[in-house]
Amino acid sequence: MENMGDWEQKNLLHELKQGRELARQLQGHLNVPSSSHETREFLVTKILTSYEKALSMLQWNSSVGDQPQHTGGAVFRMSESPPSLPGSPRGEDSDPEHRDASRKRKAVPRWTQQVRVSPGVGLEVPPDDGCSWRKYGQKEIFGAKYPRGYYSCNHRNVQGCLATKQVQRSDEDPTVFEITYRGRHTCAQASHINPPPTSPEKQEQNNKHQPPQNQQPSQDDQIQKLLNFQTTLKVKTENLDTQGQGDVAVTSPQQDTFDLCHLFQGEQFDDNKDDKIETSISSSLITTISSYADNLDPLDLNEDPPDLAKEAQLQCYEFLPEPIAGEGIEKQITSESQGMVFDVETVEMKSSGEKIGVEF
DNA sequence: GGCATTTGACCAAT
DNA sequence: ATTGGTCAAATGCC
Repeated sequence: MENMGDWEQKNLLHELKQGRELARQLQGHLNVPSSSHETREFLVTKILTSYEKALSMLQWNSSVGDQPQHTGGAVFRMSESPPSLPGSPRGEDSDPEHRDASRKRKAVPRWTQQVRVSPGVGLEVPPDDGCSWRKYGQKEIFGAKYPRGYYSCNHRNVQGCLATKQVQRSDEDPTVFEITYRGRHTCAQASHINPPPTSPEKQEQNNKHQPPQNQQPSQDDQIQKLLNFQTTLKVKTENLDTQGQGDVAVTSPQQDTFDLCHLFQGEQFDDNKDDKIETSISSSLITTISSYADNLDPLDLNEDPPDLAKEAQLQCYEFLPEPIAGEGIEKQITSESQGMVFDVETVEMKSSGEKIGVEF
């Protein structure tokens, strides 16, 4: 971001603020039952266009600059750990080949996901994420109620895949597993599993022994995902408005994502309620966009990006979508995956504790 | 017997 | 000095 010129900064800010303004307009329309579907659609399209431009600026800036870890500013770093940033290189990293790399902590890409499992079902077993892992350690963590499990890719020996993950149950909510992935899969299964965030590209340059895998999605891919979100995302529910709670599920063509299947188990659908949920999803999108624009001020553009993930987790935005009056929805951004602005968020129904995931 | 998991020890990072 | 990550021997299960 440091290499972004004033002109680009202003343009970026302009696009983001315009997106926020449009989002607010859309929010207003959502609270007016008589508002036409076309109007909402139009505003959504405008919002997406605005954010596509903003994303393009960020991506272009990072591609011409020499600090790709700042791609997307705070956004792409959301869940990554500061020690892995190349801004603070350690001596050993400058000469990795002359050290025993077996036990030192590696400067590998790292990101976190939170996965909730159904209470009472598989509580003792970390959720399956589609990859095959081998447990190689477990440790009591200071201050944590539950031990942390250490897993490495099953193909570590055969294919030299160095991907690892750590699984820790949340102290507050034992049904939630916090899974920290470290390193990318370089094995065969890498082709069909969820890739990590995009920002670690630079870090991989410091780990030349790891062949680059899972190239980050192209900008076109990301834009297409944004478009897909609005055009194909469908949420179904049951009894949401009559009983104040219900099972909620999301269906989306991006089913390769990690945890939707864990979040939605045993749903029942009612095709007649689509409009209501579409409205609530739009509302959450608006809130997300607004919060993003709020957080990205000129100061942020001149400094190291803040850890928006933590901030976002601390900030819960409440809203009451008109069609679901009385049903508070609390949303919380919990994870970043595909290098998008906010790739995955969950929306929790306050009354039932049910969480849904929304990817865009 | 082969494989996965457990667990204590070692060592890096802070 | 303390904490966290990994290794590898021990153990358990099929």
